[in-house]
Amino acid sequence: MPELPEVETVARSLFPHVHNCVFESAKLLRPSTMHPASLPLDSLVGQKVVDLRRRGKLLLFELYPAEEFIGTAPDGLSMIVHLRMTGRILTCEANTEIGRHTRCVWNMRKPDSSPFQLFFDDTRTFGKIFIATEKLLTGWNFWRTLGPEPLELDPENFIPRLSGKRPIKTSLLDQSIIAGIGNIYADEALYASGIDPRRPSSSLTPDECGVLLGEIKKILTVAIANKGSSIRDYRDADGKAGKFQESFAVYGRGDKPCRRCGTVLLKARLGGRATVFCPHCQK
DNA sequence: TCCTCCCTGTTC
DNA sequence: GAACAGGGAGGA
Repeated sequence: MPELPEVETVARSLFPHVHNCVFESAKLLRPSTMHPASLPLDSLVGQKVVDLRRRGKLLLFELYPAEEFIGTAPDGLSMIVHLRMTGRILTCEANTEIGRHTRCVWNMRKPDSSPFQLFFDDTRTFGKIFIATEKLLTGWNFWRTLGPEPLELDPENFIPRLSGKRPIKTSLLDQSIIAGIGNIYADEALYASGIDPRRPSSSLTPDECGVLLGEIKKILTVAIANKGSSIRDYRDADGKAGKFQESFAVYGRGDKPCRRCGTVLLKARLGGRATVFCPHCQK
């Protein structure tokens, strides 16, 4: 399930395929894939991809009208894609047959005029596409309240964000506190920090907050270097799996022995999510 | 602030 | 054939 490192990997691997390419047409196979506030899919026609980046777990295509559309097509559009659990963006040859889980197909033209397609495949249909003007984006509550990027965050700004009484694990999953962390990296970072995921966020000392932020950065950085974790469906834009999942210390290892001390790892449910931790190493 | 729902494939 | 996976919206 794509979290920050996986989305970063998708953005990096996809960008060379779409940079300066123009949307010619699009086909929506499942209407609920569009975010309710999105502009219609057709508004992409004539838009060129000038940049592709990640913000939290969101993929952000920055668009500008292609030369022949300047003055007629809107300026300042972006397309945000949230892959959620099972979303994938695949580059395909023109006229590729749609698959069972294809939700959207974009027909594109490269700078040399050759055609190709982008497929948005999403088995569990939780993924969303949001085509937005600047104004629509700022009106989107999730975007407006999205927390800071963990890799750009410093302890002085992290500590006050953990003032709530909720379990620390729940706070890490809250995208308005810190952006891009999901269930896997929350559990792994808490294990690496030796912090019990059930502890109230506000009970962490400033030192512990600093350790936690350091471990979050370390784990995300290593995961990005490993091109993410491939659990079940996740692949990058070239269809390649990541390999960070081979390094998991706790995620998916409930009832197994802790790699550090041998204690049986406990399972709990926090914020509605499966949580695994070591009762001996995490205090 | 917590719970339920959305959705489908995989595993038990 | 039920349990489970889970991010975020929306309601209690």
